[in-house]
Amino acid sequence: MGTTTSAAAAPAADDTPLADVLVPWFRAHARDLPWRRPGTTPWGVLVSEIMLQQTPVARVEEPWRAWLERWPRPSAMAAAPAADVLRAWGKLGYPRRALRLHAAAQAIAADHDDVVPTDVDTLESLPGIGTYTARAVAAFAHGQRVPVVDTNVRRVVARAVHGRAGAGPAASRDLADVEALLPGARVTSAASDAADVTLAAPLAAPRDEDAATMSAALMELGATVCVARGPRCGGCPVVRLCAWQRLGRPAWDGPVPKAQTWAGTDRQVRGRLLDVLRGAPGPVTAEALEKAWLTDPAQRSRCLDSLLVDGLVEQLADGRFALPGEAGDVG
DNA sequence: GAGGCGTGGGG
DNA sequence: TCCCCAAGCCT
Repeated sequence: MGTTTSAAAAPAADDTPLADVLVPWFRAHARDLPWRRPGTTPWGVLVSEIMLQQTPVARVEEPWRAWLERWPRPSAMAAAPAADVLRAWGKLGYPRRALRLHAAAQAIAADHDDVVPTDVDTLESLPGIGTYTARAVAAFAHGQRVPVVDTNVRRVVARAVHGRAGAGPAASRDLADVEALLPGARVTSAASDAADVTLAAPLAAPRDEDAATMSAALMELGATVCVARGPRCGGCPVVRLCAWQRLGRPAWDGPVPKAQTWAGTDRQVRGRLLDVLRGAPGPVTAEALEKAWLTDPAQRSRCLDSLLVDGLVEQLADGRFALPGEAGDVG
């Protein structure tokens, strides 16, 4: 855990902290997303973060509104059958997220008085909430000063700070990188021995909220300006501070990630099978599912098994298949 | 740590 | 049409 003064860091053309530019830029240019509006509950923030995992913003907005209207509190969703949850999830993709959100809602209702936890570690212990989502909720819902690192933030930091064309694989170092960019670095209770931290602390510490805004700003910049393909550097508020820019925008030299496959994969088959279940008013026969994938019966069978294992599908005593909880407790 | 897991929009 | 994704998580 050395305090490496990165040799790769290019000399700064401007000493202005990124946050001093990015936070005002965000306040002026942030997209008006529903979960960012005043009055959004921590539960609403949590639901949005789960939905946004690997799903574009544009497809999340309407389902999110409907979701919060139908289940305004964790306990409301917790009481719903999983089948209702999966249908409400619709075609957002990765339906296991819906199941995990369901389980998280039940845990929050049962163990946390129906209140979304504020503590990062507690949040991370909930189903479907990992490193990113736990910190996003802590920062955006509760205003805590914690680094929030997603793929956008890693790309922005890789370029602006490290001068690389893109972010490599996620690394444990990422959190510390972003922590260093947050306004208001403070002496923590555990840092009483670190004199350099004291020296680095500004006289007037910004509020924790400013740190959360900085994280949101980093994400926004990565999502709208510093995008993966074709970054709009001409419209970038921090182009003057960008190490990648300063180095002449060197090309990516690391390993090229393997393209994700799709056609004919188990994922496609699972999606097709689940779509049949979602679209049906109740349990369906094995024959109905067979028709959903005629190309390869063995693959269809394997995928149906995996859906059963994942708890996304149930088989009834009469042999039919249904979304979990759909047939009621008695069957 | 690599691989698996949905979906529909855009270049 | 085909290819590439888009605010991760879990095993």
